[in-house]
Amino acid sequence: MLELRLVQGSLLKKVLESVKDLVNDANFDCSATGFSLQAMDSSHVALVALLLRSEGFEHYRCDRNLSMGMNLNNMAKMLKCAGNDDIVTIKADDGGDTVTFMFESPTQDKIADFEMKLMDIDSEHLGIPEAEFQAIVRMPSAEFARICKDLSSIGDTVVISVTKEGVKFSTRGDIGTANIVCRQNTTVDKPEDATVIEMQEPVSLTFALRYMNSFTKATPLSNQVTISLSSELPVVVEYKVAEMGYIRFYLAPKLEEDDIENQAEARPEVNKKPKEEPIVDAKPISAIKPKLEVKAEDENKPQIESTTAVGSKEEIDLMDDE
Amino acid sequence: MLELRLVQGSLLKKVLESVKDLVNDANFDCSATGFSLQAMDSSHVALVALLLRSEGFEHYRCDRNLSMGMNLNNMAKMLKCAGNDDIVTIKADDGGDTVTFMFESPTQDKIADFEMKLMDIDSEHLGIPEAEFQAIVRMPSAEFARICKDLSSIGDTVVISVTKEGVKFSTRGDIGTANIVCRQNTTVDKPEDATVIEMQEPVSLTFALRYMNSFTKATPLSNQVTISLSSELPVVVEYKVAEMGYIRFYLAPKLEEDDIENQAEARPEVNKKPKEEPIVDAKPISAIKPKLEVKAEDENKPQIESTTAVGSKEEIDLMDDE
DNA sequence: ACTAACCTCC
DNA sequence: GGAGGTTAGT
Repeated sequence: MLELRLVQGSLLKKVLESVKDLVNDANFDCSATGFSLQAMDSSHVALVALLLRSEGFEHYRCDRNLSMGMNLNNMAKMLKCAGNDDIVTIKADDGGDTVTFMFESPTQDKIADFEMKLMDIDSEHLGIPEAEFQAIVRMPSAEFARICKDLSSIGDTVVISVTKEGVKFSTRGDIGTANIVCRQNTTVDKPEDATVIEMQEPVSLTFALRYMNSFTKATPLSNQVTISLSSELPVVVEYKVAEMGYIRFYLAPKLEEDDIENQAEARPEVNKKPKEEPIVDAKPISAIKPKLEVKAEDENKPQIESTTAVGSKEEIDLMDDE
Repeated sequence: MLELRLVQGSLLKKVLESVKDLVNDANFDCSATGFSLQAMDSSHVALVALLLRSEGFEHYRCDRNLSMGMNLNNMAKMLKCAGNDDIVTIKADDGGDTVTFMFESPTQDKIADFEMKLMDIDSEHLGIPEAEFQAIVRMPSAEFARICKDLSSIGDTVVISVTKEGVKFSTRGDIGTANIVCRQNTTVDKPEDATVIEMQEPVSLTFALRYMNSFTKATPLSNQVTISLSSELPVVVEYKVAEMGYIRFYLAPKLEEDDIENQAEARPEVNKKPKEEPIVDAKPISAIKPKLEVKAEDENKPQIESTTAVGSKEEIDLMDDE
């Protein structure tokens, strides 16, 4: 038996709006820790990790760990039927093959329930490294979204370069080039307008703007976004979900042209563009995971027991960090 | 060396949004007088003339007159990347084949630079007559836009008739007819709501709504629009650009059906529609230009020295009038 | 040619 | 705040 009551139902609506374009089907994992999801995008290039901690729910009952496969588009359709002020309750029976979403209007005048069939989904639970980053940029999420949108009208990829002075977003396309520099700025009226750069070492990485623009669909969730960068590692674009957790997007950097040229393969084309780097194929996240084993605090936390895929020790990292 | 700093960058954004649908490629002419553009639309039926006077810029440096050929769509794409409050600087080197747009956020936290390749464009600089008009209508630009949009759902052409009582916009289509009369009205709370009619002589002219609707893309630039009419002359639809100049659209009237019937050519078709009157082909503006030579005040103003086309005396009229 | 985002009107 | 239209992008 599962029953999760979320007073701020709009959070779940926003979460789904931000994920449904990237991922078609995914398993929601439910344990005493919280309600979480981890999935690769359909082209296996990007990865999404969501965590909504149990403490964020008004009522959280999860008798037995459950992994519920859902079509996110359909789930989003149902959640769209909830008012923004509605209280949302997610219900499922342990044995059942359906999930029920209940929407209560704030005045209790309207109560709706939507039942959705669950699906069997092969979960590709990956261990996600809790890495040290060379640079972490925190900036207003709307500004980041605007930059990604603007640059994608000029080019397909963005080079994100962090130095002490600030973070630079650059692109190049047929019609010209573009560079946008954001300086660190902590002396702002509202803290959500701050741009903070924590840099251990300068770093410069290239990413596909198409995915960045998908990630920024999560902008309504938080005023701030955190971009964590390290050479060779996937970038982490994180939006906090108020009082509850986070949604994180991972994207492997494209190889710089230099790197491609250094590769042994004979490639006859000249002026070849940097190629997409699928996270799983070229640089599986598990392969670049630092030698970080289960932390002590994990011991007394329940593990995910997936109904469709058995979780390994590694998989727990996703839920227990932070 | 060219460096034009425009504090209200949104003006340039709006200017490009209003021109890019009409004209694909055009030369921007830069002289001590200001930053200007004159171009025919792609089908050579309408003409756009833009002037942003140097005094309107916070900083205006133009060592040598320059004519810069730009793809207006690409330029618009780049300007879209500027925030509405951004300060826009246009930079170009005298010999160079690129132009750079710099956008500074009001707080200086974000600085963007966009570089764009220039093009070689055959400029068809036409002399534009400084005509006397039989009627000049000044009215709220939004109202004019609304009328053109509404009428174009009924018919393809609009007959604009000015009498002492007011201005009438009429159309006729398969589904019926429409007449919209706006009376002169100067007793309004806000001056921008006024409708003012200066009429020497009643006039009635027919225009293609398709172009009128293109012109009204400039509506965001000004609360008021001025429509200047004379028989046989192209209409001038003018929007002032605050503190800086204007954007003017010229469109030759269609021949009335009567006129067509009076023409010698044997045309077998019955119910023939009024034909498009290209400004250059049927009624070249130079041909209908009143015998108005260069005015005295022109003498001490610098002339445009185009790098791709040498300007004639006539061409200067565009920039020096008003 | 279709879809999605934006903007305006109701 | 919702709906519809328009426009831009795929």
